[in-house]
Amino acid sequence: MNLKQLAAHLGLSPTTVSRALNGYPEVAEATRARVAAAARAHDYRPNTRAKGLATGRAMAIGHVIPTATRHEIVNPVFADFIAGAGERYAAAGYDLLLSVVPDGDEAQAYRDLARRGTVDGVILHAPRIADPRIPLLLDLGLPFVVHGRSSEVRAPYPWVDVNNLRAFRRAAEFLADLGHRRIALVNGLEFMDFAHRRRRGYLEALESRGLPADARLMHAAEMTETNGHRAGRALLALPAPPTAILVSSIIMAIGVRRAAEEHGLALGRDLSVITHDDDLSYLRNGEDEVPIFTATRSSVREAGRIAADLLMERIGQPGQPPRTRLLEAALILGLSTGPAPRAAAPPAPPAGA
Amino acid sequence: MNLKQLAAHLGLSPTTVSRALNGYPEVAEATRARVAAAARAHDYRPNTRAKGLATGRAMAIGHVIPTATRHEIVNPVFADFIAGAGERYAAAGYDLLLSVVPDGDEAQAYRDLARRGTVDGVILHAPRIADPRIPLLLDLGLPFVVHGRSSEVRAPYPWVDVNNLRAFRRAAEFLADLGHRRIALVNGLEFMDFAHRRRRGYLEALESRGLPADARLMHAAEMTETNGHRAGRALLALPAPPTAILVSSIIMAIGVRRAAEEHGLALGRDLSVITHDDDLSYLRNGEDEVPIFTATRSSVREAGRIAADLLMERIGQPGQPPRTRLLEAALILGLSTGPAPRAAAPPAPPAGA
DNA sequence: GACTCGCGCCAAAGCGTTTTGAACGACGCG
DNA sequence: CGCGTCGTTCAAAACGCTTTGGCGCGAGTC
Repeated sequence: MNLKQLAAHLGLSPTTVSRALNGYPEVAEATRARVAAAARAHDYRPNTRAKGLATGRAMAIGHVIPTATRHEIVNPVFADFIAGAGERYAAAGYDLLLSVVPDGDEAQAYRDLARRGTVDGVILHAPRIADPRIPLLLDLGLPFVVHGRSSEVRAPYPWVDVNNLRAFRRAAEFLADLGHRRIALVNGLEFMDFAHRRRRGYLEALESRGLPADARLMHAAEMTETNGHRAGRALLALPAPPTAILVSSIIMAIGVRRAAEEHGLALGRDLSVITHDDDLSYLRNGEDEVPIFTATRSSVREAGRIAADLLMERIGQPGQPPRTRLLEAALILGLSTGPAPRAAAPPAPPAGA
Repeated sequence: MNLKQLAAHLGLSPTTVSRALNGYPEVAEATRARVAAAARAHDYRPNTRAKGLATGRAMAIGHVIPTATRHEIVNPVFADFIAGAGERYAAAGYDLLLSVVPDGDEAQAYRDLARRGTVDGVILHAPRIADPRIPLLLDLGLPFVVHGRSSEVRAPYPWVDVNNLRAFRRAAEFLADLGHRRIALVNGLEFMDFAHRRRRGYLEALESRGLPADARLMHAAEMTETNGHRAGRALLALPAPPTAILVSSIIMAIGVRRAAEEHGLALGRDLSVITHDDDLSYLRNGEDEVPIFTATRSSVREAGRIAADLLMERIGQPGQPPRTRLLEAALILGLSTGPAPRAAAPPAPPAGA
């Protein structure tokens, strides 16, 4: 059942039916009611493509998610971010278009979405330092919002990000204040902007507490359980192992915990761990109990909601100066941190290791 | 740059340009080359909506993913499944449309997609026993493929599923053969079809090995780490705790492991655990080492690829009898299983507990 | 040399909407 | 009573593409 048929059925012109359904004022209330009833009875919905062609709007938002072909990793936070964003899209009548592309083909994917007019805007995921996709999107004139930020990009652009630097600085300082002197960092890949900022926060904290930065205490890898385990194992096998570890994701932290257990270390007593916690729905850290991990927490689902709102606003009013939104992560206390152990302190060399 | 402009620029009619780009034979090779070059030079891509309107095909596949509003859970396997499917869509020129809807509004979402003509077909996720969405989709005439199956649905429909029953039966029998007499099940919610089948497999195994079914050894809940931990803790607190646990997801298994550690039990020695393993990219179980968990493994990403292929084939040739595909899970040996411990055997009552 | 045929191209219709511009009564006002 | 106004409706154009149904022209055939 299309508009013309519905109109014919009602003995009206397509124009009137269209206006009646779209809430235009110049249609009599009686007619509008009659049209609405008929539309409901026939379960009529305007054809997306025809409507889009006529209005020039796709009523769809694109998300391009890269799947690194080599490692085949799909970032688990996408699911929750997209759930948050999708919620808002649905409420506003937007569809969500997902483009799964191999790493590297992303520029092409954005160009394609823009030129084909498939979407009205996109969310840019997982920005890197000096991410070339940002100038590309600015150039294409396709409205977008970045989930995260990209250091070294000069032009202003809209983004939603967690204050990663401050979160990790606070976490590391907290550990230092508990007496930890050897604090390790198990980070995501550091060409990713968030990881870069977290490292800076970590380093700033070390400096502010007068602790030396030790390259052997810093690991960076894709944020899988396996990599968390590897890093944890390597750290604990050091001659002077850390007494505290700062971890970039809860999935990595689970790997670190596994390594600790293999070494017979109890979290919170023998080894302190603070992890970043994206508040993933299937991996809650302390739902109605004390959190297992002390963590810097920031809901990625909420970030999705905010990014979606920002983008739809931007689509509605282009030309406005780009808005940004910096979210603060909460530092929540769990069972995985405690004062630095005294007993196990290694024979302290006079001038620090 | 649209088709008309490109045609004008070339001094050709839109018809010829369209045919040249779409590979129709009735255009001279020289012309075709000239058109292709101009299209490339101007980075021309046909407008999706216009093309769709003209052809009657959306060139898009829908995935409706429910977000249970109460628990706000997003199943983590979606990400990997969609990565697999999306890969195939991209190769075939299809877009992927994601509908995030609150649990319960799904029927409406499907009806909407069908009526608006937004997609050419859909993948049905997370089917339940006697899932009403299947008759609905059959009724709507919208091509679809189910990821999983739905017991008690009579009509034939296309699906891709893992042989959950056999996988769990094999796993439970394997545990029994290791001497375990008290084998627990930590399952997903059992109105979900896959969980229902896994339970049946588990029960069949118990029966085949002459073991009693004990309701206290069976848990079912949403597959989160927290719920895995809860179930594990409850099981291990029993007067006659199980010596082996069969778990429905690796995330739950991580929770079970945490409970075991709290009880001072070593996996593979004091307690055996077998988990189902969807081979998630960020949660690999034994990438290049011996797997941590003994597991029934089946790649959900591969399932996504297969489902996508099946659906696109179905869209291309409707009316064909529905094809189905049953995948077998591998039983892979890891470090979490071993013979039933003898020492800790409880004082055996004469006639079995 | 007329006729057929096929190659290469084109004009125009059509896809299902929205939107522009106008028509048509009815009504109020001078 | 004539004119402008308002409220309601409509016909037709437009969106950017595909596709139908020719059309012209040169080559081949008799």
